Amino acid sequence: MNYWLMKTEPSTYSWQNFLAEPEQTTYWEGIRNYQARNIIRDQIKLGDLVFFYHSVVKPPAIMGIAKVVRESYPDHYAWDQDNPYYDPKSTPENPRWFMVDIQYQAAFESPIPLPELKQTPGLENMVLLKKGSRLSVQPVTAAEWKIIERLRPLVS
DNA sequence: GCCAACGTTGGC
DNA sequence: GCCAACGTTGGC
Repeated sequence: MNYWLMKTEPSTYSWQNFLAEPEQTTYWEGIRNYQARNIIRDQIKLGDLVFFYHSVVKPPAIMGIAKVVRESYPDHYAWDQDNPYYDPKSTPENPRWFMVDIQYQAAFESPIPLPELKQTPGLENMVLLKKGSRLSVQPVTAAEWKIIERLRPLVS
């Protein structure tokens, strides 16, 4: 099993939105970056775990944990002219963008803010903390995952 | 609001 | 294939 971190701007789609979904499950549409696309398409597998991260807000923070419940399939929003994620270069015959489905797994008792992650020993090489890193779907090592998970009690 | 870092586009 | 210009991300 592998571990990931996915960023979202809560003004667009928040942890609270996620919890309110039917069966607390959502598709992760709108990835329009090739590096992130390759991870979504090729690497994320059923049962993998994901940190759900709020970006742009103050402070940015990891909110909780989700589980991958469906592996990659074409992001059909790319085919919808009226959708902000529309991309004419993606077609049903030759899809360019992909998404996965994730389901709520557990919440941290309180969000883990970015400054705390920066101060936590063992996370120095985390992709999230690398200068200039803006990958919105990124790998987390098993060691990093374990360290972060121990920072807070989980509630489910 | 600023701006550094990064990604993409398009002319050549 | 190069690279300047432009657009976006995202922390501060």
